[in-house]
Amino acid sequence: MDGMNDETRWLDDTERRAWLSLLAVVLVGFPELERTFRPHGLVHVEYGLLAALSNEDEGLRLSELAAQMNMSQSRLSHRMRKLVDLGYVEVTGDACDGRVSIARVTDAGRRFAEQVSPAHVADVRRLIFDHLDAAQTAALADALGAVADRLGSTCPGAPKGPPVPKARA
Amino acid sequence: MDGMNDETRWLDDTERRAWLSLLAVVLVGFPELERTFRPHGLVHVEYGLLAALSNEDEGLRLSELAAQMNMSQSRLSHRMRKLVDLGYVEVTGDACDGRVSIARVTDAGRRFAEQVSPAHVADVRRLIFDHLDAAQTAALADALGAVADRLGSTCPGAPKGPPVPKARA
DNA sequence: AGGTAGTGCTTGACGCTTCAAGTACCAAGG
DNA sequence: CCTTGGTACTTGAAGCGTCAAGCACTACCT
Repeated sequence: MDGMNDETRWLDDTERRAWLSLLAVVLVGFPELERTFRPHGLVHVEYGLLAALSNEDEGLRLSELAAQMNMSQSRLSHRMRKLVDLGYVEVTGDACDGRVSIARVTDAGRRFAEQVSPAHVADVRRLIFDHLDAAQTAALADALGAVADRLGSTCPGAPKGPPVPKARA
Repeated sequence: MDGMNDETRWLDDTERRAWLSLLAVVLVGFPELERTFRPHGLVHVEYGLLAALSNEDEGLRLSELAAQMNMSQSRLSHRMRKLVDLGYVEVTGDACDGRVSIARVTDAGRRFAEQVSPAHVADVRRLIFDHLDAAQTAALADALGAVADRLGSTCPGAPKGPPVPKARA
């Protein structure tokens, strides 16, 4: 059982440092981001939805929204129910195709997103960019961008556009 | 409401690309990592616990384990209950201090961790490092390491040690 | 001793994500 | 028409993480 595959290429020191640091940033940093939204009764991904919809005055098909946000449709559906109940978004059926629904942000939703975005950007800076100089930031964008671009198989609707074109922060 | 604070420093293009890419990697990549463990009835963080304990033949205080893994004690407690029920770890009270508990990995737990670790490393490579050259990997380790080191206030028990000294992958 | 504070860990409730089904609708072929 | 298949979305159950309390034990103070 031990010798089933000795050809495994373990991580070298640099890779291990990168991986463990990523885990640490995610495990510690992301929960901290949530703390900014919790007092308002929302979670980070819901803010992301409001921000994405704020850039789409025509509204957005739910499936397209899910693709943009890298969410499953099920997950999106659960979050949308809450955002609709809160009055932050409206969903209307499409006239042409009875299956599709179009989501639009309401004024209240747009107002909310604009209200909390400064605090959110400040959090992201405090968490990440305050600790990096310009060269490190550029290198981080380069490396993570390369990785993110290769995940692309999750975005079937937009094979040629930039991977994550919208969103304020 | 809009002019409450116009001094907000928004993210520039590079920072936004870094941030959105990080979100994409986490939102898409991490759930994919989980899929390797799910068939075995475990989640990634539980594998991490087994890996961490596998390096500590003397056993480890639960609070120290929690600090090493960047987990809350509550979260650790919930995961440990499951790992104990599965027979992968044992927890014994400490003789000197009746409050502390010492966790040790069992033979079954060690065997399990060794059995799945090749697949896990392969996942991490497929997700991250296969898309990066040596320079990008080094830059990623440098940038994320800088960020992770600054989160340190979460590790009160080890102010001078390396931030994440152990763990196989 | 006895009381008070503090540490180490556990528990229960609640919200979120996932997975597997399920509903509603469109589109082709008989 | 009406079935078959596929698309867009929703629902319910199960598991995980978080928060706020709670329990057990230790340490200090008088």
